[in-house]
Amino acid sequence: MPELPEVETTVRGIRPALLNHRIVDVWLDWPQGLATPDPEVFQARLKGQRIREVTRRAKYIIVTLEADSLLIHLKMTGRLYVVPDDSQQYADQWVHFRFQLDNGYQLRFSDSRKFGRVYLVDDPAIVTADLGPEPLDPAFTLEAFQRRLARRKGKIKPLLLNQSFVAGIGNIYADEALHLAGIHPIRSASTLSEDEIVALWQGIQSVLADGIAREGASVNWYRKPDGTKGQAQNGLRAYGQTGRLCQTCQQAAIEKIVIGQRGTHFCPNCQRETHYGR
DNA sequence: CGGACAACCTGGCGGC
DNA sequence: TGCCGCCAGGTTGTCC
Repeated sequence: MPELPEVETTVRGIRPALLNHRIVDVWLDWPQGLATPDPEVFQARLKGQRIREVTRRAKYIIVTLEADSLLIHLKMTGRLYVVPDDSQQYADQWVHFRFQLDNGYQLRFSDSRKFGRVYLVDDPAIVTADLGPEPLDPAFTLEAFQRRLARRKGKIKPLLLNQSFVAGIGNIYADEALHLAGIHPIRSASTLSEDEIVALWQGIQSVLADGIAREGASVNWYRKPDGTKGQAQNGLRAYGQTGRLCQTCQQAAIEKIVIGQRGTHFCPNCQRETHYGR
């Protein structure tokens, strides 16, 4: 479930310990998690490189080195920890990568389901080329959102999960954004009114910003780099709230359906299937 | 382009 | 208590 807010929180958490330090050693026991290059090349190229910057693009963590970029995608159950190199804390059996730094700290990548992926490339665009706009970037204007939406005919929920449409939204924040905007997740993108598009554009930015402010949603697996939970799960109004009274209208219980093979939560009163305009 | 579905994995949980 | 089988969801790839 790491989505944009969880990945952003992770970046902020690991950045201070990493910045301007060198990677002096690399250990891994899950070569399949390494998308590119081969482990031997990976280790050889990483050793000695100084970390210039730690940033995020969509759900990718980008560690910019002197000559290369290290990209990490947490997928479903990935966690990054920064701990003293001899720490037994957060040395669980799911740690598959360890990056030893020159300051006595270790960056550990733990991933119980092994869906996560690590890339070492000379240009991060090799990995991020097909991603859509960053929803919290100033360039993500209402006009830009309207323009992208205009060409789409599919259901709005799967569209929000499409990373080439808008980058960084996952199942939790898609449900939250649609709930905030009062839009039924099964609605076709082409039927949204002007007002609904504005509400959705604002809703996306609002739920993501709130998620970051609360340091991510630890619905189950997600943890911050210090091992503690985020708090965004406490502010969710739709995701995981099945059967609970809607906090927005206090008129109906949140329902769960499946759209595009994804569990989808919504309020049948706030989010009407035949709610065109308002 | 869109929709359906399988694949990648394994912990957690409901049901019996 | 123990076992079985399903569910969870980010992303890619395949097929229609």
